[in-house]
Amino acid sequence: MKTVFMGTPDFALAALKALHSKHDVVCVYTQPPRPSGRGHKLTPSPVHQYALENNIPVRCPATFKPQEEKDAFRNLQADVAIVAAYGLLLPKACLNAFRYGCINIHGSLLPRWRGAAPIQRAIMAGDQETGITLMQMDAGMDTGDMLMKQKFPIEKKDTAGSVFEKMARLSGNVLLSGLDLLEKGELLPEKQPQEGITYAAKIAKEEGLISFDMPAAELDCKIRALLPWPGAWFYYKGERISVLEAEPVEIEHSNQPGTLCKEMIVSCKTGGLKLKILRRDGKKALPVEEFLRGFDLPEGTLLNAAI
RNA sequence: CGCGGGAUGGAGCAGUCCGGUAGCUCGUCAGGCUCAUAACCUGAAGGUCGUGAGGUUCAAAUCCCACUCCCGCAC
Repeated sequence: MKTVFMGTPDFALAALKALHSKHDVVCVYTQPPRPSGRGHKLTPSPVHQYALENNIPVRCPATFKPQEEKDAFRNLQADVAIVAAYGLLLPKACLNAFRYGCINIHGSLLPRWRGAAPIQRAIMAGDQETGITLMQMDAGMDTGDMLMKQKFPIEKKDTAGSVFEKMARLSGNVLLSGLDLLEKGELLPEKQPQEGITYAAKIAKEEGLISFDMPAAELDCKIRALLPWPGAWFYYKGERISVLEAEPVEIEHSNQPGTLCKEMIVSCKTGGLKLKILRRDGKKALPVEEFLRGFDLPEGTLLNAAI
């Protein structure tokens, strides 16, 4: 098929590669290069880089509001547009510009976790499973008819990063088989149920500052949901210490939440969190045993959110 | 020229401000104790302190200059 691809981060890249391997990608849309990395250099998105390397035309408009931008889109005369974590809202004129419209690859089992950060919110909420939903886009926020689903479990040790990877691996196949059925006219749109709708708010960086004043199991979910970005941290003596790995342990205690006990277990509101890998700013991530050799973090310390 | 941290025996760090025997917690090796041990005791090896036959100095890990490589923030 003649397709247009719209996406930005690594997550979208896997889908683009799959699409590019079987279909004609006439144009790639992505967010404009932004200053990033050390030195604040303008850096094209992963999708952008791939497109350049493969000689696919790239467009990165800041908005679709101008008529000429809508016209340019329509004039591509593709059969379908595939949208994956693109980062821009498409006007109605674009949504139905092509025969098969615009199809979104969404990182949750709709209608649960509509919105910006479905993977993270699913982990944070302690969901046992998640998945990919192929959806026919309409004007609403992830409200379109569902075309296909692929679910998989969220494991005990999964982080947002690892689930992203799993999803990326699956998304290519889901997309290709979906398009296959679409061409044969065998893809049946299904309305999203009215029950079970939740919204996945964007992750704010401030969420990374953790408090131990919550159940350990909940805190564990939260930390895994925040990795690798923005990360999870607490402060000790004015220094920020990030938790790269930890696991909840069932212990009885009557300590104040945040108290560091034996074996690097921090008392939470209920239960405890055993710290496994830590990193202080400017240093590399270290298993706690090594971390402690060069940094004094004595038992009994109160690890508070506040400096 | 966005901001900041860092480079010291195999690992993680201190020492750098206020130049003058290179130290800590481990690891390694040898020996001892022990029924035994990742425990304990004793001893040993191992470092041109990131690079520059740079600058200053009687003397530089430490002060000055240039460079390389890592990392965090910011997005």
